[in-house]
Amino acid sequence: MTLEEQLKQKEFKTKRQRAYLNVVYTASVLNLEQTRLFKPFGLSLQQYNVLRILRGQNGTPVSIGLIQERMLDIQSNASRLIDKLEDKKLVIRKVCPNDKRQMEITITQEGLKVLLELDEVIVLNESNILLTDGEADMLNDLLNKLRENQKSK
Amino acid sequence: MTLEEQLKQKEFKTKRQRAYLNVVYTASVLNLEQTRLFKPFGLSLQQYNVLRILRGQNGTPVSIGLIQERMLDIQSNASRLIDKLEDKKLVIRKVCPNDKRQMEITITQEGLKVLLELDEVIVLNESNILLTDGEADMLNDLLNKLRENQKSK
DNA sequence: GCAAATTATATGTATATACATATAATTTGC
DNA sequence: GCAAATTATATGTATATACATATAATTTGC
Repeated sequence: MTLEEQLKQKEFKTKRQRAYLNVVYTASVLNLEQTRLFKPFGLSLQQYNVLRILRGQNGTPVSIGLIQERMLDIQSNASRLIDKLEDKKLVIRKVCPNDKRQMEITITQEGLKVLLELDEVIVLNESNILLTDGEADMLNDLLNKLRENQKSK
Repeated sequence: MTLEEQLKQKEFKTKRQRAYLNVVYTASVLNLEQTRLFKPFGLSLQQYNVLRILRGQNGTPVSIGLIQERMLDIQSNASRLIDKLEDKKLVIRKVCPNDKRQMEITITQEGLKVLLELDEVIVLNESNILLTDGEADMLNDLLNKLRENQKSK
C-alpha cells in the first residue's frame, strides 16, 4: 500500500515531505510489529535493545550511560529500563567499585537465553523483508543523507 | 554520520537488518526534532497531526475513528488526544445527532491560527532536507516496498 | 586540601502508545 | 419489535519518552 492510500491523503506538498512522513510512518509500522513479536516473551522492544547491547559487550560490565548512548531511541531512559530487566532477573546491576557513581550492568545467563530465543523470531521476521542487498544499501544511504541534513541545521 | 558510527556498532548481520534499524533510528531522530519544534507552541507532535487532519476536512466535522485511521501512529489514542486539544480550545467535540455514539470534532479558529504558525516552522525545517526530488521518490518507493513485504507476512 | 564544577544516575511529571475492557447506541436477524 | 451482535468511544493499566531536577561521587583549579 502506498503512503497516500494508507493515510487517505490526496497529495503531499513536496516529494521531500512525502519521504519524511513515510520514514516516520514506516518506523511506526516496524516498531509495532516488533513489539507484538516480543510480547509473548514479556519483553518490550526497548528492553530487547538493551539486552542486545549488553550481549554485544561479551560479559564486560557496561554503564547506564553507555547503554543510553547506543540505544536507537535517543532520549530513552536506560535507568528505568534496567529496573525492569533487573526485576525479571535478566541483568545484574552493581555499583562500580572504581567510581561509585557508575553502575556496572551485566546480562545474566537467563538474559542470554531469552535473547537466543528472540534471535530466531527476529531472523524469521526479517526474512520477510524482500529488499535486495542493493536496495537495502540504497535505502541506508538515503536515510543517512536525510539525517545528516536534518542535523546540520 | 553513518548508522554504524552512531550506534558504535561494528557491523550488522545483513544489509536488510541495517536498513531496518536505520529506518527506526532515523524516524526517532525526526520525531525528536519535530517534538522540539512544537514545544514552544505547547503542542505535541501527535496533537499537531490531529489538528492537521481536521484542517484537511475544511470544516466538515470528523469522527474520532476517522482521525485514528489517518494518524501516522497507528495505534494512537485519538480520544485522549482530542481531550488535550479540547482543553486548549483548539477543537470542539460535539455528540453527532444522527448517531449518538459518534463524536463530531471540528477545529476552532484558534486551532487554525496555531496551525498557520506551525506551518511556517515546518516549512523552514523541511527546507533543511537536502534530498533531491529523485532521491525523495526513491526513498519513498523503497519504504513502500519494505512495508509491503513486512505486512504480507 | 578544599570549594566549586562536573559527572553519573535516579526520580518526578506530562505526554503518548499498546492493549484490554466497559459502556452506550445502533444495527441485524429472526 | 426485540434480543444479540456490532460499532464508536472512553477509560484503566503497563510501558516508554522527553525533559527538568535532585543527589551523590568525582574531578578541577586555586
